[in-house]
Amino acid sequence: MAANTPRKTRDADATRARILAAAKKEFARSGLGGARVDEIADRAKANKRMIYHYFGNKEDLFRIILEEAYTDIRTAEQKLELEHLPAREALEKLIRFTWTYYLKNPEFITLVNSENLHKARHLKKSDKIDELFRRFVGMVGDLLERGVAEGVFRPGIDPVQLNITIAAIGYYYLTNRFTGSIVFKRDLMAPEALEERLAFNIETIMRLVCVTP
Amino acid sequence: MAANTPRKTRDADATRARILAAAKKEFARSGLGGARVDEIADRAKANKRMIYHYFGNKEDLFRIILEEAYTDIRTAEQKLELEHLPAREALEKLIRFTWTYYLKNPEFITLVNSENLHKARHLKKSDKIDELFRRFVGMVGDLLERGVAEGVFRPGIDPVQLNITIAAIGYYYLTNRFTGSIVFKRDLMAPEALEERLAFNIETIMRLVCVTP
DNA sequence: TAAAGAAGTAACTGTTTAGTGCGTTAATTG
DNA sequence: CAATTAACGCACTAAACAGTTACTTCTTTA
Repeated sequence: MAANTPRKTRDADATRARILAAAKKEFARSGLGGARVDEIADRAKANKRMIYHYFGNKEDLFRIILEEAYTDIRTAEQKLELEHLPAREALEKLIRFTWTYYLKNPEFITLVNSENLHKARHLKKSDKIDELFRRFVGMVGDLLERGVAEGVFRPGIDPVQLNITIAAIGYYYLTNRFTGSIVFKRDLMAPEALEERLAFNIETIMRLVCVTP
Repeated sequence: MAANTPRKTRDADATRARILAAAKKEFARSGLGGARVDEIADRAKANKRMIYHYFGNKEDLFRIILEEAYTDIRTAEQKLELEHLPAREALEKLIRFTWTYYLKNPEFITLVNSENLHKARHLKKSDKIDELFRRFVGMVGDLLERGVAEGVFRPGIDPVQLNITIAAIGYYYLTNRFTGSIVFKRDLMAPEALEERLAFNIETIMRLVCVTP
């Protein structure tokens, strides 16, 4: 079993990164309460002691994972550069992005769910989050204003309510995909079903925001 | 401490009921993984042994609680008698009901979240659920058809997609109220905020479904 | 190259947890 | 009212769990 990868015998950064990746998976899979530190150590191929050495304890580790998750989605959003598109196109791009992000990053949803089960007590301790979201709400607010100026959006729409709604119609569908597939007797995760839902969501938001549908 | 209530020393039904109520609270508060059987016994003022006697084990207890929760919301929905109202009024009534039910029964949301974290493995075992949801989807389907006949609704709307959307815009707001209140820097649970959200949700659905907003 | 410090490990501790064995007490019925 | 049945409770177990102690091994640098 001679490894051809020249893996270092000791590499703090790599070990930290492996622990973070493993913890994200485990927290997403089982929630904060159900996640097992031993399991994280195994997945990360690290000794459990290292987790406590680098991250203090289980709760702190969860907080760091959560901060990373929020930073990741908001960073990706910034890269959309919606300000360079006509308002309607920009809005549709945002809806598509939100949906696709949730779809490709199901851990994000589970982590947020878990944090809300715990009444956001980890997020309260975080100071990185403020700036992140100020910019995000600003972005959607600017987009709405621009749309009104272009004559394509209705005036008076609250950017926070719109944000919540765009997130909701994707997030709910995906987070409840298991019970949903049973009670509605269709595979909500089939490719055609996913396409259909995205189209429905775009229609929902466009009818809500635009002056002429 | 002479009790004036003539409480029976032995009452199987009452004990069962206390256990179910306590379990619902505990599962809602901490999820399936975080819930503690000892805690349920304490809250129910019952001996832990009774839980295993009446319900088998923790997972079976969870399944029963979940079935009860779904039965409760679907039963309440049937009582709305939407078929006796003009389509637009009926739709608005359904939106208001959904919102108010989630608001008054936050355990429902947490239980469903927990079940989805576990990939709906308890619901899969349940046979009570089928009939419950067939009637529900039928109800909304009939409502949509009637609205089209009345000339107030657009044709071709999928009742399942509409159902999901009505649920989503209320459910997401409420399940994520803790993180939401932090990142948006407003108290999402303030009475004015709740009213505002309900109004926004009604507008969202009406614009989606109606021919003339 | 020696010393210091950082990376890594195995085995352990004290506690919590779901689940039980077995006895006791109250209600029911022949 | 005796005997059976059902409700209830104490005290335990075996496993799982977060977190730690005490140690070894590798890397860096004065």
